[in-house]
Amino acid sequence: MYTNAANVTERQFVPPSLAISTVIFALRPSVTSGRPTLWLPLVRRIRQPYRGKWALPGGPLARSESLVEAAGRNLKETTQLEPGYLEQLYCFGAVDRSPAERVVSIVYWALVQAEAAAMAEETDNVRWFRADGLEELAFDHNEIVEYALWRLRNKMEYGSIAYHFLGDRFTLAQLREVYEAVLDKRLDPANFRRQLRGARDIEPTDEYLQGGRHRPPRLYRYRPEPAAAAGSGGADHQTQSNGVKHVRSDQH
Amino acid sequence: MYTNAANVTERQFVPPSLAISTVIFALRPSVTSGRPTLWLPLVRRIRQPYRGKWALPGGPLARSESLVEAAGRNLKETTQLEPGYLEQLYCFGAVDRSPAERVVSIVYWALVQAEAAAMAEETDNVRWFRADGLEELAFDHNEIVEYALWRLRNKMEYGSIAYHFLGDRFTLAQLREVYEAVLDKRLDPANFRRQLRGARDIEPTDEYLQGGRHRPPRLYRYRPEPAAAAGSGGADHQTQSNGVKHVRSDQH
DNA sequence: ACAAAAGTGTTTTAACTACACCCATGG
DNA sequence: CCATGGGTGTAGTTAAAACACTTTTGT
Repeated sequence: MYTNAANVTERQFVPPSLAISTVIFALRPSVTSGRPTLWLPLVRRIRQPYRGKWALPGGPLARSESLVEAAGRNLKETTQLEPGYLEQLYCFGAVDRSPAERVVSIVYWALVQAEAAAMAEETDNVRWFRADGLEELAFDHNEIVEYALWRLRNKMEYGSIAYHFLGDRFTLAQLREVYEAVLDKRLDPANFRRQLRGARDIEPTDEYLQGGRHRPPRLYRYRPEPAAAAGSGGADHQTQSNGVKHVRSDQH
Repeated sequence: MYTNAANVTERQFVPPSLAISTVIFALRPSVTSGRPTLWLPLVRRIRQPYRGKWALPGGPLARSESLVEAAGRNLKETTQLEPGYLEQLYCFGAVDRSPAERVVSIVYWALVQAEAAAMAEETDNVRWFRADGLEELAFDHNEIVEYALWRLRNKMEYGSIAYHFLGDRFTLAQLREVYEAVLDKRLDPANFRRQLRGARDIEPTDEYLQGGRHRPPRLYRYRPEPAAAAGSGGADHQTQSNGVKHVRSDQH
């Protein structure tokens, strides 16, 4: 297994260090069009390497916490928000992704509600950026964000995650705006409505959103869970999402 | 960030150790029906904890190798095979998944060809098991194998990975048997053929498989790549598969 | 010639798309 | 009453499922 004794010694005394980082997505109105767009918070590095550069929120793994708890802590320390949707993204471990020291990063991605994210005040070292067209970040974090964006769009197309950008009550137009913002394409309102009828994880309420300029739209809510048969496969693995595991309704 | 100094000290001196494990799938004929079924190799633990139990092949991460290289090494040391399809599965880091010491395991999953896997001789400490109905394994490895199975079936339904169970030339019936073995359901040969016509990553050759009992079926091959436009998104992340990245044709 | 698998065609069904149309509300 | 977004109906297209059918080989 080991080819020479020197390497064994080297490995035993200099193990790769482990870090947890989190890509946090929220929808905020675009400064230009006012339509919702994807944003994420970054933190400024205050020490070398990449001092002064923006980076994903992250830190070491506490001995007594699980990986997802560490990611939730990243989320809370950066945005003061409780984890809503939180899932493991990928583990990055290229040898040269950090200068000098070998660092293996386990990266999570999270979705938070727009209003809640708006309350999170920015400091000098924490700022929100539009997810597209990011400047050059520290380490391989540009690559990580790109991959998180791909996963988000991918999951949005057949998953049930769009709700986590919204509150517990929402109109279909709001939900459609979420899809349009993430997938970056317009959707037919009529067909969108029908598709969600079949989705089965959305439920109409008797309430209507008042105060709009036109006919008040009906409010919907995310159905807690259709009480799937216990032991039925198909659930995502270790996805913390308000304690509910999501089951794909259809995967082609 | 840290709540008390004692924890800081504890963490700094006892960091979680890092391990790479690999779930290796191959198709072998069932001893009863003769039809292909899913198998995977396990290694017997020769030290505590879980001494004598079967476990996934794995080991420490060498300082100079990437994560996928370490997984490829697992594969080669266990089966004497070169990595064909090899992809990161998940990172497992529950605090109590290993007694005494905290271990974070980055798990990969691999597919190897049936014939090649058949050549890999079994030793006293390496044996192949049917993937379904495994006995109790060391650590949380039963859970890991279950998750790997779920990912395999999931990916089989819309991905292009079935080929990696076969050689470079194969008949449609062989490919259909792969699908049937993994998904555990029968497929219509006629419709199966048409679906793969649209898949676009399969290519008929001018060769036919001789020596069968009936009409010789045409041989097909996996198309290296339809020369996708550079920079087009949608590829899987860091999937080593004969150097080819796979693009989902459709994800619902 | 016959069995059995290779391969093709056809009908049915379901889902998505596009778009015309009606409804309800604020101004 | 009119502009606007909420919400429904409907025809056209596409893809998959089910299954009858023809073709080609070894025995």
